[in-house]
Amino acid sequence: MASQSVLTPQAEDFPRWYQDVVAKAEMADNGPVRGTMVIRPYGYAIWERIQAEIDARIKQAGAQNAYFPLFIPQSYLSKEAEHVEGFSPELAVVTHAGGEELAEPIVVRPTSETVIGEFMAKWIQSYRDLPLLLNQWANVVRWELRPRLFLRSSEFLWQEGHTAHATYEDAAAYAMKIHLEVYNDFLNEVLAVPTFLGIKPPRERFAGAINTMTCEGMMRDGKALQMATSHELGQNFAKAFDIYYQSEEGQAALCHTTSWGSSTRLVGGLIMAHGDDRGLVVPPRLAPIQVVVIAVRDEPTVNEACERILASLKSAGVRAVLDRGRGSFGRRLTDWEIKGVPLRVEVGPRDLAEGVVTVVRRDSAEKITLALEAVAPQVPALLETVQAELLRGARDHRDANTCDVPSVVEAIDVAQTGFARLSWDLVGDSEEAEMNSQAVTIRCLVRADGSIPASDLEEDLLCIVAKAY
RNA sequence: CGGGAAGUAGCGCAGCUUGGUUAGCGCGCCUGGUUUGGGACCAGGAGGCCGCGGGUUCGAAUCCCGCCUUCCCGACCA
Repeated sequence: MASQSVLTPQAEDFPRWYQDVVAKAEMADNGPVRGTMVIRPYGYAIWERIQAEIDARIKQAGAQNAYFPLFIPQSYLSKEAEHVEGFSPELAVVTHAGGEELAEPIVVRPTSETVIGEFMAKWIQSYRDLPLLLNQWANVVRWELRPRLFLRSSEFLWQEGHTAHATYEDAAAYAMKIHLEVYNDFLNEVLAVPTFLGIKPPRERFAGAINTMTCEGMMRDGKALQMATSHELGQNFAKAFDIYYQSEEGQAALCHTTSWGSSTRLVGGLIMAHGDDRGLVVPPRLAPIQVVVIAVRDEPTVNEACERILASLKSAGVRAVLDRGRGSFGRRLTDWEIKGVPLRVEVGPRDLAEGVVTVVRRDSAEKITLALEAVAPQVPALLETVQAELLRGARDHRDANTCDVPSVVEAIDVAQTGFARLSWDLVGDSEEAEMNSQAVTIRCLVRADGSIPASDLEEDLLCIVAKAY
């Protein structure tokens, strides 16, 4: 009856562990076409929680949701030179439809700057129409050569925001606002993943952008994951799509646009940032199921007690479910652990005889005995404690594996297991090539005080380098 | 897309080297019973175009060729 591990241990083979978690926690399956993903109900429930939290923050920032078509005329992509060059290798193109070859091929959207630009041009007439703040939740297609569930799939789900502003300053400020108040706030407060915020070096910029900001998180194996990005597009798309407005003075002027996105990749980030050898660990504020009430045995008195506890938790605003005592106890515990449910409340005859239950934390395995009446009043605070400790744990892990180094050679060494931070001045083309040959990449540029640079031309910048997903 | 490994029941695998009746095992699943405080046990049962296509052969899971898919390592990306 000794429990043997049901997952490949992280230390033995991290990628294998990841796949085991995705499969055993019933999050996703591979689709029939290479690179496609079937998101199962539990994985989708997590995504819906991510969506809800991000969507609320986007609306708080003033943007409105809309929907643009999946199909984009190929000619649109070509209007912005860097954009088409950046995306053409990964485009899926429809050449036949309605039983005939199409006169103009149709691209399946890899992102929607172009179509949205076209309509922004139509909708924006006056400075009074600015800023125009749009967002859409959609699927996009980028043909991937090496797919991985949630992290890199040929079709994925995301939100893409697109805005148009009268001035460069407004646009830059809004992109920054989204980056801090939507993405970084969500990542820290909900996903419990501390980030490095910075800008991408010129080579890594979004195709067509003048500046790209990123949120880089550290996974438990020390590798980096880009968890969200915001782009200043300058007037590149405004020029390509004629997005003009008439100013107060009656002059025609070009808009400045931004775009920003976060995707189902965040689910992969969640798995790798908090998971352990027992499976997923979901932060309480994110968890679709925060508490599982487990009946040790399937008998009337136990079940009645469970029902009462469940009802009291729900009325306290806790997302809770009931696991009736069918099947072996140990097996059920293991299943809930793999799914990463933050707290479980174990209810059995021995507990009930004493008027108590046993509450167990997923993150620390700590067991707490609570009086029956104390469960609903105390669980919300306990969930917040777990949330805070997950963030603290992730921050400790990140800090312990982030090192300031004086040279590229040492940066490559440090990047085998974590992040290295060094002067950006030390990294020329040949140094970057040397790092890249070891799979180490520049994740972002930051100021010495950790804030986000306005441009890569600022002096005394630092760069954070790491292996990345 | 390049280099490597692998596809046999839902999952994990054996069988292939040296072709030969009905293709096995563990877990899971179904039925019945006993169980239930950390992956329970007994008995019975269901489930396979052996990845796909072609070739060699009297005969192919097994040998040969092509393709597809998955995993690992690179280049590309959210």
